[in-house]
Amino acid sequence: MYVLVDGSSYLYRAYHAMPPLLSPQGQATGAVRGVLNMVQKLAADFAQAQLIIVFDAPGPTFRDELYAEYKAHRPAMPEDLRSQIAPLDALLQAEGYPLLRVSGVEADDVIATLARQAQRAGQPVLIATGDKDLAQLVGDGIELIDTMKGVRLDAAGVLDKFGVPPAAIVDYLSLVGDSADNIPGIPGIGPKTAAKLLQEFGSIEGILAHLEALPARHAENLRLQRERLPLLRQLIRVREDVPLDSELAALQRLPRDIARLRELYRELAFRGELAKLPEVPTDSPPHAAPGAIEPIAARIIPEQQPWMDFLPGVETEAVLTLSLLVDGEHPFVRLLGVGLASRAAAWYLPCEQDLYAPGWPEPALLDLLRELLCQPGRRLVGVQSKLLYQLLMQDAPVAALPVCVDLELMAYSLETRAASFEEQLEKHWQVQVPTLAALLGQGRARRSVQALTEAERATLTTQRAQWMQLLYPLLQQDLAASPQRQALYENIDAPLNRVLAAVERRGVLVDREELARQGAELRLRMQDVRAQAIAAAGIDFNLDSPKQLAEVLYERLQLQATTKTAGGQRSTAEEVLEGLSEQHALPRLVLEYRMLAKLCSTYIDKLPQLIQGRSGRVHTLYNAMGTSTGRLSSAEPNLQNIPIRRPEGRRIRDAFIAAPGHLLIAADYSQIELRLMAHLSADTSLLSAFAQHQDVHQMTAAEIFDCPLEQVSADQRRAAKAINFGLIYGMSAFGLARQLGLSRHDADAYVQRYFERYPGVREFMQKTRALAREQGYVETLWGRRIMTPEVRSSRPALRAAAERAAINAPLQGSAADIMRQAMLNVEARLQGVLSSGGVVMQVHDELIVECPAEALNEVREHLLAGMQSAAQLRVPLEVSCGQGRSWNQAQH
DNA sequence: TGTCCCTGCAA
DNA sequence: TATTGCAGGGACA
Repeated sequence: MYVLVDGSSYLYRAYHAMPPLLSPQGQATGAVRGVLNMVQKLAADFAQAQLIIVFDAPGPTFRDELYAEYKAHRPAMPEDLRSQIAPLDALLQAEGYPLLRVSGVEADDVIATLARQAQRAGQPVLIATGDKDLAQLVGDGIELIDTMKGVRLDAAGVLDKFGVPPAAIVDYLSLVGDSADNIPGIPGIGPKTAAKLLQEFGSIEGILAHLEALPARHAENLRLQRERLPLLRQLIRVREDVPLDSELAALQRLPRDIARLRELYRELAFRGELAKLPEVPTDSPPHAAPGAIEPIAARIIPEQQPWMDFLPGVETEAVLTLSLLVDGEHPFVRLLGVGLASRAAAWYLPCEQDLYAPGWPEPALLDLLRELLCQPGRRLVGVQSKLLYQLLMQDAPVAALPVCVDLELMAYSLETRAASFEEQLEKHWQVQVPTLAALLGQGRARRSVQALTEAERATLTTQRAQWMQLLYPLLQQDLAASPQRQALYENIDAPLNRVLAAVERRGVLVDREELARQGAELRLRMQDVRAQAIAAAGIDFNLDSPKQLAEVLYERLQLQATTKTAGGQRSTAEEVLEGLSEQHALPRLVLEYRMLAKLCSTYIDKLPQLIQGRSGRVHTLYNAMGTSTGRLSSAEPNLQNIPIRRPEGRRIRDAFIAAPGHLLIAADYSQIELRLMAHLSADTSLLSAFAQHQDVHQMTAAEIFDCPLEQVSADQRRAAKAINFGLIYGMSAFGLARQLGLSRHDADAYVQRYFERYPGVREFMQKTRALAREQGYVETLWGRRIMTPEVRSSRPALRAAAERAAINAPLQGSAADIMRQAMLNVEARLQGVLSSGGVVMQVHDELIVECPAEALNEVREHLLAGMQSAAQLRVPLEVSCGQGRSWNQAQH
């Protein structure tokens, strides 16, 4: 993607918009600062794009030759603006941006030429300008953006703003004229009339052909001026064929010249910018493509203590990067070595350490890492910081550990998109860093980690650590340019990773015998149901195979298929079988069989295998970078999808228990996403429903069905609940109809009725859609950014899906932010209060805490307070909770 | 062995 | 033609 900046238009606007700032030497700097801010914002907002800045060249242009009066009335450039051009040029060049000026034409013409080149190359273009003339280029991948107003214009936006499509903009401006450029249009025809005429007749030619249909004064003026129209068009139409010295592809951003920037920022007295410059001007600035690092030979430190003696000079290094070499499948992970690097040196520390070992047989490594970490001013930088914490902490409290820098987490806080260390190097420098997987090979030739020589281990880990030395400053810069994301990383995401390390390490106690009992019972029942199903089918087949089942249902039994799957197969999904169960006994039996099989294979058989022998507990993995909204995800096992809806499934929660003498407390936010809908939309009715502590679904039903609250029937409440949930997902009336089994017509009526009663909600949804389209992202309450590139797709289905996700993201994501904050609050509050236990599970809007029975009341207070105080909304944030020996009991 | 498809569990 | 996830088994290369 290209971002083409109309530097001249911004220069003028900045000059007028900014206060008249002066440097200590008396140099005016307001316009410089204004343009710089705007350019940096664009560079940050479109980090992936190539940014090119174009200025007007001094001297006359072809327009002056065409029309002597062109810009004739414009006063000469004020001296205190003219004097800012040279420093601005120098600054932008030192920042590395490509700058263009072509004499004889204006910036607009250069931009148009570049835009068409990019378009032919299939690249999207964003033109940053304050002028309206370039609206004529919009369409097919070209859009305008006005950074000062924060507005983005695509073809529909142009039509919306001017009343004519981009193709008619030249005619439109020809009729209207441009007083800024001293181009008089047709007298008596302003924007309104011009748009109306062009809508009706398409073009100036069309209008001229129908002069008799126009009001007399318009027709008269057009007749008098018709000779001038070709000239007007020539002046207004931008040239798209300006000869340029450089190829578009050659206009790349160069590395920042730190030394020169330091000089310039000092001269201009831009102290904030000065402070943000990297401390030491490096020879290979981060944006330069390093191509390959010069590997520093790793010193392999013998496995003996004290290791610190082997790391000369390490105490003066502010940034130490570190790469772990681990072996084994979760949760049986062992640490085999640590690669360390500073800018100038690299070390490898061999070791052998189980993650869940009861003690720490190698105090030397632990002590070393702690010592390295704890030196004041020291930053320990790496990836997989959660694992590092776990190795370091053993059973020490969270607060005893300093926060490490995690390069992958930084990237996630910036974009809410997981970007592995490897992907980031590839993205920034097109380099492929050696990985453990690559070193081991795959398939039959795959070696075990144990088979690697010590030299291989050392090279692998230290090379990675050296690349981290390069990546870190780059991510720091990106975060510094994005203060809200920086705050998110530093205040929420980074410290939370430390908490997650503790929660994972703590694990949760699972009752093996309870699961065994349930398993035996369910398996008997499953055999019985299977036999009945085979009998009903009249043929033996694999009940687990959707393909075979479809054949039996639709061919052998001749039931009528209603739906097909995405892959074109005849569906045997639950919903379909439910429908078929009236025609035949088999579908009902298959449903029951499937329920039992699911419970056995996914939960009852799987959970015991994941109990760690040493702790006797299940240590799930919480991934804080696994979703596009900021939620956590959980794996091995996924503890966030333990059944609850049906009694057979719910019993599995009987197997999640507290240690002897302990209890579980489960606390969940009530309706948090709907509350956020109320907060973000500020809809009066929704706000008041929550303010009155009403049953919000019942209240919605009363509104939609226009009846008193107490007369709402169960069915009406169910329908209202479906609508409320549907709203959170950006649902259509069609989707609602399907969900509730209604006709499309009735569902339409419900939705319409809903929006009549909750107009603020409709407005919120429309605003969110528009915002996603304009910005390319939406934000949560606390500024987490979710990118939504596909809302601009030309494929309607893709676009609609992206719009639904864009509506859902601020709600789901803000709830996730609140939960993250809550976990930090709760962990901090329980620190010191608890002798054992703590948070053991998180299920999106629910926290489960294990605590000694005698501490129950105190812990419950802290848990509720920590959750409730995580955010201040326009509605109360309610938390409900229960407790018991098992998760099932604790669930109220 | 790896990958895709279909299915189904949760908030 | 409802959002976000994880995971099992079958089918096939």
